[in-house]
Amino acid sequence: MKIGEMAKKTGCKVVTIRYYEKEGLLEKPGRTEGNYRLYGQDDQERLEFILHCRKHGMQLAEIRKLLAFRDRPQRDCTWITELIDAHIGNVDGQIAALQHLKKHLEELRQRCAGGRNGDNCGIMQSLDSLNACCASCARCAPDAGRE
Amino acid sequence: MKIGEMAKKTGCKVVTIRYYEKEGLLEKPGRTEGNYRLYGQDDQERLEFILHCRKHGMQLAEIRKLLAFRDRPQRDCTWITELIDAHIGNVDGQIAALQHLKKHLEELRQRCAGGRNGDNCGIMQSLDSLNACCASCARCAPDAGRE
DNA sequence: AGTAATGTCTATAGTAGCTGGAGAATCAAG
DNA sequence: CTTGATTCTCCAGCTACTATAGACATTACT
Repeated sequence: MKIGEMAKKTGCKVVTIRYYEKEGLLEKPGRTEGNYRLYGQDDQERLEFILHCRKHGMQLAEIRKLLAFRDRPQRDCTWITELIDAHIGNVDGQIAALQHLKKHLEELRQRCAGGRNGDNCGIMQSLDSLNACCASCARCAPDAGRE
Repeated sequence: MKIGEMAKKTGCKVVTIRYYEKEGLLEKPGRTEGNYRLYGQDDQERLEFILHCRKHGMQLAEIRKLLAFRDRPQRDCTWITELIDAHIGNVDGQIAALQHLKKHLEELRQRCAGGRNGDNCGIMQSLDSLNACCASCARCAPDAGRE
């Protein structure tokens, strides 16, 4: 199949397929007489593997490792478990950071009930001083005592 | 003060300060005879405003708008509330996506109890087929029926 | 057979928000 | 006077793509 067909089958954009090839995640495929890329079932499966990993938020570097393993599986695959665990920890951290951020944003939001004048907009004042919000928050301002 | 001192006071890296200047968020400061940047209290406060906004996950483009307003406050600041609201919605979406991702990762993690052989590593198999995990999940594979 | 529309090719540059390095100049301390 | 720290400018790189331009190939329709 040509690149467009594989793109349609996998839901991946044509440019992204070419990008993955350039990055060495996909092998250089054969070509038609007219220099069009020609893919087979294997290529499609490899691409789907990549897309599944991406769906799980993995980085291309991680996927590269997994692909190498996939190409030549070895006895020990505990590192994969570790990789996934590290990845989960990563995601956990991101969630925590975002939830914390949301709390601050909601506090900030409270400071403006809407329709205020610009001169004494509570939001702007908060962003200026940050004292009501972050100064007292160890996570945001571990060095708050200095200010 | 010179750039290094302001960096230390604000916890912002020197290169980042120069970057903000290049991006027009900070004004071009005066210079010493030896061409070193010289900052005052105003500059520090402006930088802190920027850093506070960044801490709230705002993009530089948004901060640019807020800075323009800060420079010349107008009657109506309802758009700021809207901006914050949109921002909160954004953060909410990110959290939801990450929590969903985490669920999948944990399912994936279950497939390998550790110490398995590479040939039949459950994680790799899942990433290959994705059938146990995502195919049945409307959020991940809205087109799952096609496969 | 001609033509128009679509698909594909390569190459390059841009996105966000910085980070890092090279090589030169300046400055403070001993 | 020398050493080391700081600063300067400029340019390249990071992630994972996306967008654009200009040319060639293929397909569909008349």
